[in-house]
Amino acid sequence: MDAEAKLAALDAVCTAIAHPARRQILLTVHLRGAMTAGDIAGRFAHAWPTTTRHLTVLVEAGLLLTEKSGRHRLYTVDRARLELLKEWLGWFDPREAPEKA
Amino acid sequence: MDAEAKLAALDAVCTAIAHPARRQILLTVHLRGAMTAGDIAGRFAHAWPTTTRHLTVLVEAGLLLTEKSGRHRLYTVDRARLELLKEWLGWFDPREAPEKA
DNA sequence: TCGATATTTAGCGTACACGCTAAATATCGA
DNA sequence: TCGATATTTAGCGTGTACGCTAAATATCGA
Repeated sequence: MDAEAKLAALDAVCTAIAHPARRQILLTVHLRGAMTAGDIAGRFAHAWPTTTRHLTVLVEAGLLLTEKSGRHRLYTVDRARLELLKEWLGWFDPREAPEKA
Repeated sequence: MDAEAKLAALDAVCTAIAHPARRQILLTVHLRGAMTAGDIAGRFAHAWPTTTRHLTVLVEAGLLLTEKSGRHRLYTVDRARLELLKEWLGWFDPREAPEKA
């Protein structure tokens, strides 16, 4: 991933976690392992289509991986993508810079 | 800071860093030490008032500290506030949870 | 095949983020 | 005091994020 792609990816990640519902979804899916879209939607106050859209944003940011399994769709968290954010935060650590972010 | 305040603070931080210009401002101010509003505005493509508004968002999120000094206004980064984000990210680390986030 | 289940797509309204320019405010130097 | 400098506030237009309901799509079980 070149620098430009990395920047774009970071931007997508930051946008994705900017919404409280999406942060909650991400954390819930992470803690419970894998969840179907229905499980996720059922746990949140929003209407299903609203949650679907949040899921789409998370997938497009690469934070959620999706796997279709029959009538269900399984979502899992891709922690690697969160590393981009950690790396960015690394720039603010005292006398220490991330490898090549 | 109780849990509710912490959540609100995290939300403000996430919203603040969701915009590329604000991420850039934050990093620039951090790397250069303290900067005046004019220095910051002069370095970015946006019109002054636009940058002023971004600065306001960052200050309200607690990410920037401001100190008025005569005609100038000095901005510095409050790294402590970024810890909120690190703490949240900590929830995604394998078999390890942040102290009490 | 047919109805039920799981999920998305379509489409709409509202609120707000973010860009701008113009005008206002505050402080300093002469 | 007065003009110059530094910064914000006011106000406007546009685009888009996000909530909703209704309808469409896809897959399974009987």
